[in-house]
Amino acid sequence: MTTLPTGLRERKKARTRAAIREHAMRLFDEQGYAATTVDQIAEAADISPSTFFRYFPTKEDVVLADDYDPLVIEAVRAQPADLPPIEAIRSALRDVFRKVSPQEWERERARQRVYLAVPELRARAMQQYADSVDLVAGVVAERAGLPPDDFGARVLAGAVIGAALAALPDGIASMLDPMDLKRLDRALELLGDGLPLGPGRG
Amino acid sequence: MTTLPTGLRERKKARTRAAIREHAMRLFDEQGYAATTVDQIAEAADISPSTFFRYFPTKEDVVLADDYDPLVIEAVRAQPADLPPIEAIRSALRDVFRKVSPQEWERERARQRVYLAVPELRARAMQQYADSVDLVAGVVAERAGLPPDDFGARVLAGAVIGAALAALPDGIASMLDPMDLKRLDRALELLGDGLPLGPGRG
DNA sequence: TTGCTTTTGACAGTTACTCTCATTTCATGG
DNA sequence: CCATGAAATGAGAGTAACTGTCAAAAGCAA
Repeated sequence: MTTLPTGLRERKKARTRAAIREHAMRLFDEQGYAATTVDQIAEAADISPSTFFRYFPTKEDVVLADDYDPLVIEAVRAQPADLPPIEAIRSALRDVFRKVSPQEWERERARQRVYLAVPELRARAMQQYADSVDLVAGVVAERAGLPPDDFGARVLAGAVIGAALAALPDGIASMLDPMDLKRLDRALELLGDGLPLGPGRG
Repeated sequence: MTTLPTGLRERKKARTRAAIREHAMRLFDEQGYAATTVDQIAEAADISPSTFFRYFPTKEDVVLADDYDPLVIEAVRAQPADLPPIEAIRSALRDVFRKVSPQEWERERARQRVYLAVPELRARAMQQYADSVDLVAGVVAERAGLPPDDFGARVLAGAVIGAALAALPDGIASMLDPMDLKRLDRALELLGDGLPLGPGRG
């Protein structure tokens, strides 16, 4: 029988992981991403370089920690069942946004700064968005009583993520900016209305 | 005065570039992407490793050569002006697809094989798709007589690319497969119809 | 304490990529 | 055809992100 993970060991691991992330982000902010070596991070976090790679498979992974997808999915599930899918997603996004603490908010801003400057990170983030299409498609299908791999649900999810990315020039990560949240909301409204063009429509 | 680039030098450069790409793709196919070193490619193409990096900034860039975006944009421009934007894109995609030679077709298939296997490459390809949103948004705005940075056009473009990516599990690169072209077409049809869910609609 | 497992550190090795500098190769005006 | 300048190449040294191995140390159970 394996015992539940609740000992001193687990606590230490969590603390080490957090320390690595904190020091890394600080150094990235101070010196830039490329100029910061893994050795420097390891030294700042008081671990050996080997240990760094045991916690994060690559240097990039320190920055990539998308904790928000599950929250959004949960929020979509919580929306009234009769709401059309795109409206449900809009409403869910607003709900999640309201729940973010100023503290988390600032940490996200820091991540954004790094993202914006480093093309490789943007590329990997993009890949994550593509992966999140599956999540959105799943919950959309679930609400509509369709099989989880329904083609129409996938296309809808893809359109939602695509519209969102296009509306936020800096990627969905920038969603936490209230102004960008407004643009995102407007983009989904357009999508729900069949993507009309031009200034018309009071 | 600078002279037009048409001498022996340019021809040689083009040939070297092509040679690198050819040998690289062959080696990737034979041994896998990660197992193929830049030194091996250089040796196969009969150049020095230094020269490799003068032609391609990174090893990834050898695989990433998206020559199709401009073709699609041109084809969209050639569509009748009264076609609604999504219909114009659908029609343009069909036109471009018809023009691809079996030879190019096979080369694309080879690229796909490498893509599928290598996550880093998928990530970078994704980034290219994001970049191509700008292109699509531009031509859509142009056809509608809107400013090139029109928000609605951007959202529409994002939704189109997003829907396309979601419809083709292997990315837009797999578009050259006729079956996938059909799925892509169906996805855009759904998008044009306002993203309805369920089997309804004869 | 005595064993067992997990985590860690030290170290060596590979490879992508950068920089510098001397040499060669092409272009051109006389 | 030759001299001069510009561009392309090759050689080599250096950096840094990873990988793998192995022995020491730290938490865990009896």
